[in-house]
Formats: sequence, C-alpha cells, structure tokens
Amino acid sequence: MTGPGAQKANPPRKGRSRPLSGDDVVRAGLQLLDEQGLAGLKMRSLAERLGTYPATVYWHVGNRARLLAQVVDLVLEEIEVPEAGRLAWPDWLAALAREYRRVMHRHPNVAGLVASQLVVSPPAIRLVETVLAVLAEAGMDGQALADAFNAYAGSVIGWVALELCSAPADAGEGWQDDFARTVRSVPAAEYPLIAANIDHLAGQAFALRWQGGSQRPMDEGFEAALRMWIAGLADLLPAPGG
Amino acid sequence: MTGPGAQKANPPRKGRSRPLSGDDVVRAGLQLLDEQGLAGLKMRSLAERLGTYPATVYWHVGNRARLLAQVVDLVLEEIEVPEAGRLAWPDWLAALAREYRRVMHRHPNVAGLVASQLVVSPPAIRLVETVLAVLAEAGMDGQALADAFNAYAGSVIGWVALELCSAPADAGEGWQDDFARTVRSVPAAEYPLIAANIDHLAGQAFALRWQGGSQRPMDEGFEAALRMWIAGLADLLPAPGG
DNA sequence: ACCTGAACACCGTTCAAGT
DNA sequence: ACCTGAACACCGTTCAAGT
Repeated sequence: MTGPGAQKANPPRKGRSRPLSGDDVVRAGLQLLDEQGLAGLKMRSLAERLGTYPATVYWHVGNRARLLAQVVDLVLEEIEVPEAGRLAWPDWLAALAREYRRVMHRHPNVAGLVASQLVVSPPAIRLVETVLAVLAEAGMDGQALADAFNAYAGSVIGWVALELCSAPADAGEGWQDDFARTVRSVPAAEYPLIAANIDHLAGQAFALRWQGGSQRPMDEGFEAALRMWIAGLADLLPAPGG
Repeated sequence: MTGPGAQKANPPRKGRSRPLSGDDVVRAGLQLLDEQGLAGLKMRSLAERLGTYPATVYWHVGNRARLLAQVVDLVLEEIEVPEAGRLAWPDWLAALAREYRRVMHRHPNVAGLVASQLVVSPPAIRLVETVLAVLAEAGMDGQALADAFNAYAGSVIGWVALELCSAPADAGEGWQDDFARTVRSVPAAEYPLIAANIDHLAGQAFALRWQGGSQRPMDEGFEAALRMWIAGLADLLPAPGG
C-alpha cells in the first residue's frame, strides 16, 4: 500500500547504500544547527533528515549533549592555525583570533556552545598547544604563561560568543522596531552619555542592540578589542631587562 | 478524604494571604536557577515551589524566555556600581569588573544567560551609562568610546561566562577523574608546552579543566585578564598630546 | 554492527472555567 | 485581577526486536 514515490519523504526512507556513520550524524547535526538554531536541532528532526529513526541517532552519538560536543569539535577543526614563525607573536595571536571569529561567523550558533561547555577534546587541546607555543616564544613561562593564555583565550572566545548571541525566539514581528525606538529615545537627562553618543551606540553596543552579530557583525568593535588584548598582553610580559 | 496535614505538600497549596506578584515568581525562579541549574528551572517546579499551578506562573511572567530575562535583570540589579569620581578610571573599571564577577559567582548559572541573550533592559542600560561616563572622563569620545565600551564589556562578560560554564549533565561519577587523568598524561612529544607547564594548566586553563568556575574559581586568572584589559584600554586612548 | 517500530516520561504551553 | 484543573503537543530517551 505504501508504494514507491513517497512525495513528502514523510516515512523515514532514503536511498542509502553505505551504512550511517557517527560522522554523518554529527555533520548533519551541524547543518541543522546552522539552519535552525540550537532549539531547532532536535533528535527527531535529525533522524528525519538522515532518513532514519531517532533510536538510530542515539545509537551513533549517545545523546544530545554528546552530539553537541562533537559538533563543537567538528567546527573547531575548521580553524586554520596561522603558520608558526612567520609572524611576530602579536600578529600571530591577532591572526588566530580573526580566524576563530571567522569560523564562528560561519556557524553562529556554535559560538555560544563553545563558551558554555566544559570541553576537553583533541581539537581544543591542539589549539591550546599552538597558542602556548607562541606565548612561550614571546617570553612567557609557568604561571604567567597560563595566566596569559587564559586571559587571551577567554577574551576571544567570550567576546565572540557575546557578539553572536541571538534574539529570543519568543520575539514577534515588530519587536526589533520597538527596541530600536526605545533605545534611540533614551532620556538624555537620565542617560546623558548614551544620548550624546547614540549614533555610535544604538544597534552597535552590547546591551543597546537588537540584532545578534550574525545579522549585524561588529567588525570594528572586534578589531578594537583585539588591539586592546594584544597591547595588554605585552604588558603582561616580564620586563625585557629582567 | 484528603484531609488536613498533607505532609508532602504534594498537592499545590500553601498558606498565602497576599496574592502572588510577578516579582515573587521571578525571585523564586532565581532561587531555583541557583539551586538546580538552568535545566532544573522548570515552569512546573517553579509552580510547585510557589504552591500554585503552572498556568499561574504563565499568567505572571508570560513564558520561560521572559522569565529568564527577568531573572537576569534581577541579578544585574545586585551589582553595586563603584562611586564615581573617587577612583581613577583604570581602578574604577577594575572595581566594576570585580564586582560583576562577584555577583555572577553568587549566581553562577546566570553568567551564561547574560552572555547568550540579547538583553535590552533598564538595569543593563543603567550600567552602560556609568561605564560610558568613566570612559568619557578618561578621554574617550564618539566611535572610540563605543569601541572601548564594547571591548571592555564584551571581555568581562564573556570571560566570566566562560569561567562559570558547567560540566555536561550527562557526566557520570568517575568522569572528572577520567578527564583529570587524560589531561595530566598528554603526550609530551605531541604537546610539549602543555606537558612542560602541566602543573599550571591542568584543571586551571580553559579547555584543560574539568570543573566549572563555580567549583574552582579562577581568581588569579581573572586578575591577570583584568590587568591585560586595563593596560590595553590605555592603549586605545587618544594620544595625550593630541 | 546497525536499524526498525513503538512506546514512556516529561515539559512548555494553553484553555475554559472559576472567584 | 488572579487562580484552578485539566488537557494538548512535542521532545529526549529507551526497549525489544529485527537483520
């Protein structure tokens, strides 16, 4: 009765010769995350997209939390680490930060996951080692090295996660316009500096914008933050004469 | 049959004279979030704790997303802004960052929410104004002011969110020990710098730790990051001669 | 080893009705 | 205005069984 030509592909079925692999599932999960957001990445939807049943997805990835961790790893592997030795350490750290941000902008919904999970995974560890190598070359060592790494990594990852946060799913149509109006009409008496600089702040500053960084990238803001981090790192270096 | 003395308070009922207010609900929501985590903050649990029905909670706060936003605001209001004019701008910015972190450590599960939501709310805007005032006093203006604000705020909020991220709920008992062992035994051939500095990194550096900042605060790491941010901000200032 | 088919428990949300 | 009682839709997860 359920003959060929199922137009809607509603019953899970698909021309597949090779059996499904864990990698297939994770890759499809990333696609779904990119297209539909974190809430849209449902085990059921994923199964449907793969032409199987939920239990099959579970067989391959364990559960949703593990799937998300693997998706994060997949994205971290997209990061192309700058060549060592060709750049001075400030330029190298800047280049890696830009590359990290570039990859996260390709997968905006992953940025928050990186920041919210306690990831200890091969792709992450590999990145750590390369950053440590550069900081060590700059003259860092021991506790200072660890501190500098945490300061740099935490700033970059955290800042980009903040940039790429998204609007509440709850929000209706006119929501953005409403907020834009609200922000643009803050009372100058109460908030003189916001009012005086409103053209540089409205829609562009944290807590005063109504679009995530995916809709409206904060390119100049990131470059300024990058200058700040790099200049500040130089300050953490042991005195040259030391 | 269901006489008095319901020992378990299982059926929602509670001695309450005053009707429930929206604030009551939000405050109870924060309590639940602090005690049980984000996944534990369920509309049903919240209703039970308040001695009512889920629909009552919805009547007061709309839906879960709006509840979370209000909880964030409640926490932001705990922040005690340092007095203006008594501190030089670098010290004032450092004091505010420490105070922000202190409040977030009181409510570790809120730190990630601040970073993941596009909040535009009165408590947030008030904080923005005070930071802008200090940056302006330091000599910032216009686009540079906005950039410096974003660099500072994004770094502080992002870094603390990263520090306070939590372990996957999925993790079993021996999970932390397993990870500790894995990290402590990274092959020195592949990861020479991690191996060489393992005592300063294991359990303390991003991507190499197995506890969130709530279990193991990164006090020194934060102070180092703070030095980096402040020193870097000075670098963003217009030249004194300008 | 890999997949099917169906079910369970649970949670956000809503609705009609009460006071 | 504020609350009750019950229901709906949906989603993560599991289980027994197939090949």
